[in-house]
Amino acid sequence: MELRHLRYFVAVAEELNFARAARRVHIAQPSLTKQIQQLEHELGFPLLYRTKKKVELLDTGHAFFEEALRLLRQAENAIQSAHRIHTGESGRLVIGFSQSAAPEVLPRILRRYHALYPKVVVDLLEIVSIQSGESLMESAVSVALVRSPTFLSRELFCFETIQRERFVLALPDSHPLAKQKSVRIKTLASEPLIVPPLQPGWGYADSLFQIFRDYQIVPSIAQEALGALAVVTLVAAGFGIALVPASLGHFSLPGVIYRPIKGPCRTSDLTLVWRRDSRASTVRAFLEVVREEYKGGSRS
Amino acid sequence: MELRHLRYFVAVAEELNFARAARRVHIAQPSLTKQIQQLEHELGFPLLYRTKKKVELLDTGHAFFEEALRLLRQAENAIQSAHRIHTGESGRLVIGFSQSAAPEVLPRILRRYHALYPKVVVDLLEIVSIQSGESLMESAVSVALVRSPTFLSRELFCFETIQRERFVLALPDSHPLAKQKSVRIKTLASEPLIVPPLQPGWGYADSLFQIFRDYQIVPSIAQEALGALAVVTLVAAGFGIALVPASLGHFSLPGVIYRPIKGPCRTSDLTLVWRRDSRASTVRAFLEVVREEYKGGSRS
DNA sequence: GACATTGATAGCTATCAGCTATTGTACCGC
DNA sequence: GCGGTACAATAGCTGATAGCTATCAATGTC
Repeated sequence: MELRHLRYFVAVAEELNFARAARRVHIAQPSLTKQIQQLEHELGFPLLYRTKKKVELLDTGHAFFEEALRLLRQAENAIQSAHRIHTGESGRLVIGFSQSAAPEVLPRILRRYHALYPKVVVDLLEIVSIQSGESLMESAVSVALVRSPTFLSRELFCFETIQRERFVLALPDSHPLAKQKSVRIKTLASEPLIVPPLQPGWGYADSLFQIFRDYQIVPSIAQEALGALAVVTLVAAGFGIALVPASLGHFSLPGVIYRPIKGPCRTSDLTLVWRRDSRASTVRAFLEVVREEYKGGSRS
Repeated sequence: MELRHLRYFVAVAEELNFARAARRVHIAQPSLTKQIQQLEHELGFPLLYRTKKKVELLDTGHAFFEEALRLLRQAENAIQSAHRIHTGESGRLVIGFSQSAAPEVLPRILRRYHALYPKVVVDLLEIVSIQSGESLMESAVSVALVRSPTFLSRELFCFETIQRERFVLALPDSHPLAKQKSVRIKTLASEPLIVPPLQPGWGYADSLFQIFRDYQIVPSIAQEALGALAVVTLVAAGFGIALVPASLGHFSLPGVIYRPIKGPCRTSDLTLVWRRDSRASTVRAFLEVVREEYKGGSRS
């Protein structure tokens, strides 16, 4: 049995007339007759009751007709749904991200993406460390938004910087430096700093420690905090001050103010990462969206 | 696209190896390659990612694989369910009946039928008059159990008597005749009788009035009652006595006793009726069941 | 009774599903 | 590096069959 038989049978069942049905499916009447006979023969029981002059459906025919219709609709459906996945219109997209991308960048991109591809199920997965990041990136995560992911192999992954961000100083509003409009890096040498855990090649801490090296400062670390949010929270609690990517300034915690850096300073780069072998259309479509939103990122 | 393509694709998707998949669907590997290419070409997008050495499913392939499996299962299903209907195993059966068949015959038959064909939905439809009976028999009802349905055309319907039943006398236990073990018809000449509405060629009243004609008695009709149940109920209420088919004796109402008829007397025949053009397998199966239950009915 | 309309049959043809043989790559063991 | 093996794709052939035209046989219709 082939879909052809179902298509033909549906036509006959609806027209109850071989000649008209044949015209409808664009074949000659005898061909149709033969195909229906063949179908009935294969099933082993008749579907139609024919007299000269008229055709009617048997009980079996009625039942089979309903089923055939459903089947044909579903076949159409199968093609359509696969097609939507091909165009990236629907499917599943798992986005890995580090907290520092969460407040500003992610919502912006997701809003745009969801508007274009409302049928894609988006899962967000926070990446907190190199250890988890490495394994996640190799399996679960289809695309990630992270900072300085240099620990990832350039063989397996593609990278695209989408935003170069200046650092800003987060400090309690009661702090003496809060009076200055902008602050020099050198000034920070003696200040108690709050930093995320230092893991070379991962997160904005990577850029942070390069800055201190550039200025030949040995920072005095007051506290390590897991995640960008925790860093800012500790600043609010008065444990010290912190250098964070500018976009984190969107977290306006009470008692915390942000000050720009005076003088030259490395940026923290937000990077889009995806597996080089990824052929998922949702990923392709997501990349397009991000590029559109952040025109002029640099690929590598 | 044909079911063939789906069958082949499922094999490839499960084996992830053309040669093995080809063996599984009993064709040569190049044929399979060609069919899959053809499928992808028709869809307009690829389903598989092939390297020399290995094959894997794309996102589209995953989705299409699921759909294809469902489709194939459903195709199988469609055949099976039509087949069940063909064998009479499932489907719908509308049984028309007159009340006098209800107490004894119907339950017996239905019990047996339902045991054999549990998947058939049985609808019971009471037929109360010639007017409704005629229209119902021509459309809604697939088979009927009635008495003396001589109003129905012998052109359109088939008849089969399944049970010849003697009449019995239903009378209040306080009635003088209740003292006799059996009663002569002649005795009834002066008694107030309760009868169903007399419609020639319909129901046991038809036989009833032939009996009176045979004995040349003009009965004194106390009351007409719609339906056999109502007749017996009126007897219990003391409105008179009634001649009813023996099987109605199964209604043992308080205050009503049944007495056999002494002497020769016509029977009331329970008749199975179905449309001559009926090709429904549920009907065929039902007829078989009835014949098995009441061996030796006479066909016409 | 001529004519139109129905589905089935007969016989031809062209398409294409499936075949065998072969090619072109990748990977493996030595 | 070099035969050996495993894989998918290609080339070219063949047979089955989907679909064709012409026709038949039966049944209405005017």
